[in-house]
Amino acid sequence: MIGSCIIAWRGRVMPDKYTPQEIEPKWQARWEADGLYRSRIDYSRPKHYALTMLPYPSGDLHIGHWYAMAPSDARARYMRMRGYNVLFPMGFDAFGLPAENAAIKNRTHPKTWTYANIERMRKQLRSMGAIFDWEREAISSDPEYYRWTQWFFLKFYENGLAYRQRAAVDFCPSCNTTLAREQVWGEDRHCERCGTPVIKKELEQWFFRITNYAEELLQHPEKWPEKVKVMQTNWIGRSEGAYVTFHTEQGDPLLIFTTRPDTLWGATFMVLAPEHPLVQKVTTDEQRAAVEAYIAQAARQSEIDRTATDKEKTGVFTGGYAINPVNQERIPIWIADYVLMTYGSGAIMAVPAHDERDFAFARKFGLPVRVVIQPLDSALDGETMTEAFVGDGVMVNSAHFDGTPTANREAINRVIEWLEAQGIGKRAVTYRLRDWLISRQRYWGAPIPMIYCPSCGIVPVPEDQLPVLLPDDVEFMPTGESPLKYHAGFLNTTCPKCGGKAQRETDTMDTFMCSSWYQLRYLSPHYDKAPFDPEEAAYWLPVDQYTGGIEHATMHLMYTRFFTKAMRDCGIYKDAVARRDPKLPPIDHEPMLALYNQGMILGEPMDGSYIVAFGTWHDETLHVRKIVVIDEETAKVMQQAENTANDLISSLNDVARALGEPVEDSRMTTAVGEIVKRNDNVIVIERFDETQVTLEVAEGAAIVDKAGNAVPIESLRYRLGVEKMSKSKGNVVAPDQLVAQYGADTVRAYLMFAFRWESGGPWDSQGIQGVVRWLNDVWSVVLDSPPVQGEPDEKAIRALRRKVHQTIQRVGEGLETFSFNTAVAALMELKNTLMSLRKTPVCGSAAWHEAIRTMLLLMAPFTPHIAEELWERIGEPYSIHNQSFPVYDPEVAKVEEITLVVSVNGKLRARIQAPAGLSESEAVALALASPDVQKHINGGEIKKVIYVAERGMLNLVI
RNA sequence: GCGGGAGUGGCGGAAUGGUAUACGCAUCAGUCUUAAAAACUGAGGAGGCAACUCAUACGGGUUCGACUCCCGUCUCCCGCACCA
Repeated sequence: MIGSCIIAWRGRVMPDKYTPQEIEPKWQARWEADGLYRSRIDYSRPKHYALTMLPYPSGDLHIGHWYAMAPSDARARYMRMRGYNVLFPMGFDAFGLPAENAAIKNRTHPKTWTYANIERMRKQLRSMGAIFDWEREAISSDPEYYRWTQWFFLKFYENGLAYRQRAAVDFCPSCNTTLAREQVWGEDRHCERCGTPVIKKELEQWFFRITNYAEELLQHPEKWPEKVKVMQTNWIGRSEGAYVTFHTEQGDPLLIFTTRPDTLWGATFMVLAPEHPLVQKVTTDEQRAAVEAYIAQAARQSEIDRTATDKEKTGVFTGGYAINPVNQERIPIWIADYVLMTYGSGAIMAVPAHDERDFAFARKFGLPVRVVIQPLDSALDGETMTEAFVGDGVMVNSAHFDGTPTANREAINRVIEWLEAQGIGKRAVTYRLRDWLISRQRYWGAPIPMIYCPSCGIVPVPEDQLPVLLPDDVEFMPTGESPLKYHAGFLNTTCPKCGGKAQRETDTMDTFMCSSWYQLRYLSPHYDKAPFDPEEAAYWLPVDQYTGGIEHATMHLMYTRFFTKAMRDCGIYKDAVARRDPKLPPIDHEPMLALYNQGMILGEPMDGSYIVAFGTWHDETLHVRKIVVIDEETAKVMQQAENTANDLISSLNDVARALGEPVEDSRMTTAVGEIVKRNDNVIVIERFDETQVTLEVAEGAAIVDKAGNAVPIESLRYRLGVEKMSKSKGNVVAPDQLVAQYGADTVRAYLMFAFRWESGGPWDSQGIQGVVRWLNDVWSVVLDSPPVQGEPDEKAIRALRRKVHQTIQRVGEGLETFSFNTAVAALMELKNTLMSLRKTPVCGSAAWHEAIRTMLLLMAPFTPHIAEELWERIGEPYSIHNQSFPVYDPEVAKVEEITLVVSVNGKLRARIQAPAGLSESEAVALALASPDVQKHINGGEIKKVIYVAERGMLNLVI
């Protein structure tokens, strides 16, 4: 046993070394056995529900998981020590595509794959030493979980929040499924999961009416990051304006939406989306061919890469005309793909003088531009203007509205009132937000609990028949097509209404549905009367602090807010609300009161391999027969040798030339440098002068290391910058390995210390040494600081206590504000102070012991194992994690001696040690006594004195 | 184009309008060692022998005093992108 390995050292007994590999599993087992972190309802204590976004069980715990969870755990632990009853649960978002893709690839069932991964990750998560309450673990692919996911679908259906509709939807050809609008990202409209550009498909799919909540979703909880609020607000895209009814010449009403009703008199043409239902009717025979061609091309274009084309406007005249209801003017109707069928009414009035898009269109097709808003400082002319005028001015050419100012929406409001009075238009608000498409054509998800009956139509599965179980005996097709479609046992059923033969819906639900309510399932993961136990919900909800990545801003974080509001309207919170003190914040408005987004850990930049290549030149490429992998130093030396050799050859050639001898063609046959790029057998190296050389490695070329052993070409590393971690780049950091090497406490602390949590950044494998040293020092300063003989002086004692209390304050503030890095820095400083006092009489005093005790308490949230171990070793009762967080005493923390900082005319001139609490005149007297200050005052008259007593800052103005 | 965020040593990063560069990494020097590593001690923004001067992306401003507040410019990152 290493613990007994105590050696004599300078006549004293030296304690054993810090071995996290031993103490960490020991304490984890003890905490587990004691149920130390079980969280139970306790109305005598305030509750704190801390939550971190649940992981997908992809296989192994990633350093990113640690980065997200360890600091959250530290904060949850801090809240616990502050006296809160803390719930910090963990679970798995276990449905989803990777499991199914793995099934296809490895011929393992998604269920087998998923649950094996969960088993492994659970173990890895436990090694973190977090306060997760595993009794509350929830796994979204368990039937006892997805039964309720399906139940929510039924409730939403009953309440008119779920509907089935045929629509042109986004489809990922690689994932072989439809996607919600939120899950299509970027300019090239790619799939959020796999990056493949999506295509449009006309399909019948299930949607949730998230748009019903557009307005409410704009009201964000206060303690959410501004960034997320802004992203969601943009995503929802509210615009105010009016619907106005135009008519076609044939008399059909033609509804448009505009945010600028004050420009109605400037409409010189109309534009319909190519898919608009009136297009066929207004198109004249002469124009029909052109219109058909354009529609066909637009449809094709939306399937190809729409954004690859520049923003040049395209469109076609239909031949038809519309009547503007405000002035009875007859204006042409065009179609163009810049008008989207999915926004507003799929038709616009075009006011080229005051809208950039309409302006571009009008100029391209020679349509008239009529100014109806004149700016106050200049006069616009529709013929000559070069861009649309969108600023404020006064209305002109607009009948009795002429002269109305547009500022402060006055013109808009007055025109809308008039439109409403005339019955031609109506004030309206539109949103960019679309309903949430939740159908997925894949197997590994919760089946949508719906039945299609030839005689009764769409029939919901009765509640008592839930869950609709996923069949286990399925064949996976290499195409990714859902096997549910071909599984007779699943597919064929009887209609719950008429008892006749019917078929099940074979689509499953978007996995974002599972994660929209998991914070509720954690409360009672095995409760079977409802999705959650109302007793638990009444106490624990809502989540007090949520943490996770920003990438979910417009997906998960919108969906779960929608879910909460929809659940409220379906009455699902009723029982819980009834049990709750109405004076407490509501539990059914917002799921998470506060949110914090941590950043991401990126890959560590790496040098490429240094090599020397031998070969012959063919044009600009060196054809290589042999490569030797060398180190950087050797490479430098070799490059110099190579340069010297080249110089020598060149000099010899000069001599040859001078003598009139024939010059040998000097072909370089070696190249030395760092690999910066590698693509199969083509390698680019960079020499030390930063010139690059392209090498082509011949078939069968020898690649050897310095010792002459053959190495595969794949082992040649290329230079890597700061990039996202990925297996293919070889820059992934494995937390398991780090924990084995350094211990969980060190990994936890390093992740908290090395980055600003909100920013993240590239991994630095060297930096962890700082934390290793810190914990070793702590170990030694706690266990190996024998009392020094002698009376400690009062001043030194006060100084130590002051440092301790300043540290309490800094660590507490750091944890409050997610500034984990500064909190750890403060703890390191306290350690440094203690180390420097080790050989002074302070060591061993009561203040010393108090300092040690306090330091361990402050460390407990960050490094729970070493804190517990040392706590025990200094004879304190188990467990440190049941202690209160130290309270900082401002009186003790107050400085008694200051450095009086004296500036003359704002420039720092002297630092003078002085007692705290100097009066202004004392401070000035002290300053004037200083030769440094005297020199700068130089006999001048002091015009003004600024003295900041609490900072010890004096500024003399002369 | 619109919106949001950020620019501080070689690097990660600290700084309620009041001592810029805490804490740590790396570096350099010294101690120990046959040697190296580890560990320990110390140095360190730049320029200058020094007194000092100049430094928080750049240019202005407010102030006794600005990394911090205001105005303008540049660069980088992120989100949205024909949304009428």
